[in-house]
Amino acid sequence: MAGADMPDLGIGALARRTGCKVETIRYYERIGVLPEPPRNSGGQRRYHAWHLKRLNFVRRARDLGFTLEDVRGLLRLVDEQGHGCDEVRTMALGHLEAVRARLADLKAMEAVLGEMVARCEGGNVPDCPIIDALYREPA
Amino acid sequence: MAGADMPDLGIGALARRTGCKVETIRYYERIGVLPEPPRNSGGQRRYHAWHLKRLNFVRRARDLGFTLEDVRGLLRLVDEQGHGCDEVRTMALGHLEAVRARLADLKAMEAVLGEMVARCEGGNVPDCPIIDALYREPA
DNA sequence: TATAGGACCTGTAGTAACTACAGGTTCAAG
DNA sequence: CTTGAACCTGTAGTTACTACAGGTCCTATA
Repeated sequence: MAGADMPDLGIGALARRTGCKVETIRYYERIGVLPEPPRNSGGQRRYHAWHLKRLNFVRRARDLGFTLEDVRGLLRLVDEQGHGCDEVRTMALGHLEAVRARLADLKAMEAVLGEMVARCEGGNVPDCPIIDALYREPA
Repeated sequence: MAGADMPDLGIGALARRTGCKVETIRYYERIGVLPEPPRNSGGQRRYHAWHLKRLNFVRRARDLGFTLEDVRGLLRLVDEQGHGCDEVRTMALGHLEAVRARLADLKAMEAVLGEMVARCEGGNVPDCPIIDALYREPA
C-alpha cells in the first residue's frame, strides 16, 4: 500500500510518520545509527522512503528492548548482504533471555508490592506495614 | 538479633553490609538521600547502626523499583513522626500499577521475540524472518 | 513583494542513577 | 617505620534521549 509517490520528507514529516521526535532523529544521525540524508539548497535534511524504512527498523528494535548497541549490530548484519541469519537469531535469543530474566524480576517485585499494599488494607495503623517491610533487612 | 555491639563502620564495611558500592554511598550522601555521617580525626566517615538501617531502606526501595525521587518522598514520610500511612499506601499502589504496566509491556515483547525466534528455527534462509519482522511497519 | 510564523539548523547542557577514574591522604599491620 | 589497602575530593563518563538558545529558511497570505 501507500508508498509509491513520495518525493521527499522533511525531518518533521519523518518524525510524524515514525512516532520519533525530531531531536531523536538528529541524535540517531549524530551517533551513526541513521545515515546522513541529503540536504536541500537551504541545508535542510531531505529523507526518502529508504530512511523511513530504516528508522522504523530502529524504532521497532528499540521498542522490543534492544539497546542502541544491539541495533548497531543488527544493522551491520542487515547491511552485509547475505547476512548471517544465525547471528541475528543468536542476538534475538540472547535478548529474549534477558527479557525473561527481567520479567521474573518484575513478577517478584509485583508480589512483594502487592503483599505490602494488601497488608496495609486496614487504613491508618500507627506502624505502617509498608514502611516496616522496607525497613526489613534484605534477604 | 545482631546489632548490640557495633561501635562504628567505615564506608567500606557499610558497603559490604548493604551490598551497595562505596561510590554509591557517597553519591547518596551528595544528593541528600543519606545524611552526612560524623567523621573521625582523619576526616573519614564513621557510620552507625542508624545509617545501616536507613541505607537498607533505600536499597530495598530501589530494588523494588522506586525511583530516588520516590525514595526521597518515602523518607520524608518516615521522618515525620505519625507518618501518613495513607500517603505511603498511595505511593506504593501507584508504583504497583507502574510495575504491572511494565510487566504487560515485557510480556508483549517476550511474545514477539519468541515468535520471531521460533519462525527462524529452520536455520539459514535467505530472507531472515527476524530481520523481516523488524522491518515490518509498526502496528 | 513583504512579512509573519512555523519548521528547521547547530551546539550545548540537562536527565536518572550510578560508575569510574585521577591524584592525593589516612589507617592498620608487620 | 614502612607498605599497601582503604579512604578522601572532584570530575567525567555512561545510556538514550530531551530541552533549550539563538539563529536561518520556507511558505502562505495580504
